[in-house]
Amino acid sequence: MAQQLTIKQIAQLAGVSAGTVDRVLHNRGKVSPEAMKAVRGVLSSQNYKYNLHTSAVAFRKTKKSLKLIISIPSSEKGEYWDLIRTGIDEALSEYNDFDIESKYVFFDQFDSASCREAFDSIAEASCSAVIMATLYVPETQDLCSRLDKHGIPYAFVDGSVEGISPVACFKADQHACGRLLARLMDGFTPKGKELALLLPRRTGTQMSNNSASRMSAFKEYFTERGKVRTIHEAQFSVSNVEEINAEVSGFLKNNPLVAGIAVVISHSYVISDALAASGIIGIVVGGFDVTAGNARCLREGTLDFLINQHPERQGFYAVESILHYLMYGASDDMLKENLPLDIVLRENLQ
Amino acid sequence: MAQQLTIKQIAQLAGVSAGTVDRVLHNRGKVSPEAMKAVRGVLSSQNYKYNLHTSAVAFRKTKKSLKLIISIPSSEKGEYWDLIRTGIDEALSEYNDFDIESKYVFFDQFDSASCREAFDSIAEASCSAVIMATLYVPETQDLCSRLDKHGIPYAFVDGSVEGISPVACFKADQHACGRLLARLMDGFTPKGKELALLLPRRTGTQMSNNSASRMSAFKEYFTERGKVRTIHEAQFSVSNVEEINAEVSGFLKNNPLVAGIAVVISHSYVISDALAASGIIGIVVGGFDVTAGNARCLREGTLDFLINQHPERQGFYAVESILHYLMYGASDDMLKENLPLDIVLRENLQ
DNA sequence: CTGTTAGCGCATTCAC
DNA sequence: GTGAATGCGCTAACAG
Repeated sequence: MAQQLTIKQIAQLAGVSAGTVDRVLHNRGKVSPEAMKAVRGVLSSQNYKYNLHTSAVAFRKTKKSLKLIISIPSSEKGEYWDLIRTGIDEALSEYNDFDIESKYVFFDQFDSASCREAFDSIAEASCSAVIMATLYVPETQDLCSRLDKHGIPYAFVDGSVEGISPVACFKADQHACGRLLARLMDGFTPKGKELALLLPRRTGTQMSNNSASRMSAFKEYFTERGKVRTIHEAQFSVSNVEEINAEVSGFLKNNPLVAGIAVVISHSYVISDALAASGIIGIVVGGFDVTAGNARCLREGTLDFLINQHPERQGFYAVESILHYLMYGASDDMLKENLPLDIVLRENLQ
Repeated sequence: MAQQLTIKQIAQLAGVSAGTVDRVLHNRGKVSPEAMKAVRGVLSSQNYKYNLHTSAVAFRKTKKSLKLIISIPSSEKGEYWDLIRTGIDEALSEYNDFDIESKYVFFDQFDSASCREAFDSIAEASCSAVIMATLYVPETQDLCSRLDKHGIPYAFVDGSVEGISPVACFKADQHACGRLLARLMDGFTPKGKELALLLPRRTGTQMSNNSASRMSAFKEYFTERGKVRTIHEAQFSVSNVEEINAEVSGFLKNNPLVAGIAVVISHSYVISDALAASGIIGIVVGGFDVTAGNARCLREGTLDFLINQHPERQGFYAVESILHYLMYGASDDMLKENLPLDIVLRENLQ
């Protein structure tokens, strides 16, 4: 372990003062070409790594409190967006020595008008940075361009939008999600049986980007293998229990060869509960994310597997990256990342 | 986000000086009962959280370089113990602002004498802390009691030993490992087929703790379900390729109903390669950890699934915890932990 | 036993 | 354009 150099030592080696080195490091201007060259030279030859801890301490002196606005869908406790929120709050608490003022602006994930309203209010507010969900593409595009005008940086969680470059973006690879779902369904159900691919029925709005990607990847998996499976696509209500029960049991009555149900969103527990309510057993059910409801069904044995997109980490990293950006400017590495996917069964839950 | 209090502010509220607050916080003695009570009172009412960043900065002043000795099995690049090592090195580099001097003492994982020799040399060396593997129980017990005598703290990776309380211990729950292996094998192979449970043939030494736990948990899973599967236990060589190929193909010839092979150590790629060499396909193979060889077989499709024990994290957390202990003394939370298990298929590799 | 003080590495004035 | 000086919150050594 090579001993770390300090700014002061770099300065000495370059024949300048610490202040100048700092100016070079953070390119905050006004450095003569010669000084610049000298410092750069030492820097590259000595692989300097500055000390984040100290830096954070020194920053406190300036007492500039950061204002962070977070706009994501509201959510019941333990549901998907609440997990993202949990991760955000954890990061906020871990970095509480930079005093950060945070404000949530929630919207209804099934209502684009509510999203637009939320985003409009943000565009007017004054803040240091924004973290947002990208469920609605035009709304996101609009907000981002307005933030760009004000020079306010923003980060995405759970998704991205073609053509926009946020400072940070943490999400799961939706194509990989769909293929993994297909692989697990294929492995856990007997050959020759059929599969169902379920998505929620939405009111008014178009299908979410994420669901669409997962579905096409799911089907692609089997197409590549010569369509060895019959896939039934169906929609279901996420809210009305009576309706769900009827839909699910009706569907299985009409399609008796179905041995597995893949749910493309995080509400798979709804299906598990419907099956249990109708006394149907032996159907493999799989879905996404370790929400409270899904974890319960996994434990109860009515749900077979989950694909974890790590919503908490998405939230955590988004905050971390935005902070990093605000303090130290752009850094090339790992500000945009597809998080790894985990498979969760009853046996490795927690 | 409540604004953070500083030690100085706490001191003011308690009517004492910052130095006294520091003494209370780290109970480094010599504080009058009254002062103690006053500070404790303020502390609990104001939920003070001291600033780790600043603390780290201040520590540098003392220039006491920490000496860390790490004793684990040597390992080829990309193998299990090398992954643990990777995690250790990452932590060492992340915490390089505390200047830490580290030294590895490797031993042969298949030779207890080599372990004893390594541990003996450590017991004589002077250092601040030790991180070690617990493969050999008597050797570990011996070393720990000698370290205890010198007051040198130590941490375990990959396992634990009954009756010893290290400062930190990061490992996977071996019982859960075995059950998960069983669950996956059961799910991925057709009902009615048989399974094989393979362990490495060791020379001289007893079976490792971890392997034994996994095997019994594996069998327990099926026993609970009324022995719905026939399980064949078998040993295999890990080094001699000719021998392995003969063993594996011979075994399958004698047991034609076997549809899945579960390997209880991280060398499952050896089995996959043997199957491929013999042109045998259609057998489900599962094992442990994303080593270089296993990852290759997963990609090639000759290995079906892996259970990831997160060796890198084990190493990382061990270093982190030991450092935390050395700087701030014992802390109750999360110094001993069973890491979560992940399931890795070709579709979610990396 | 306790308060005071110096200094960790860095960011940021403020003179020159 | 640049260097010197100040202080962030905290630790540790020292004087009382």
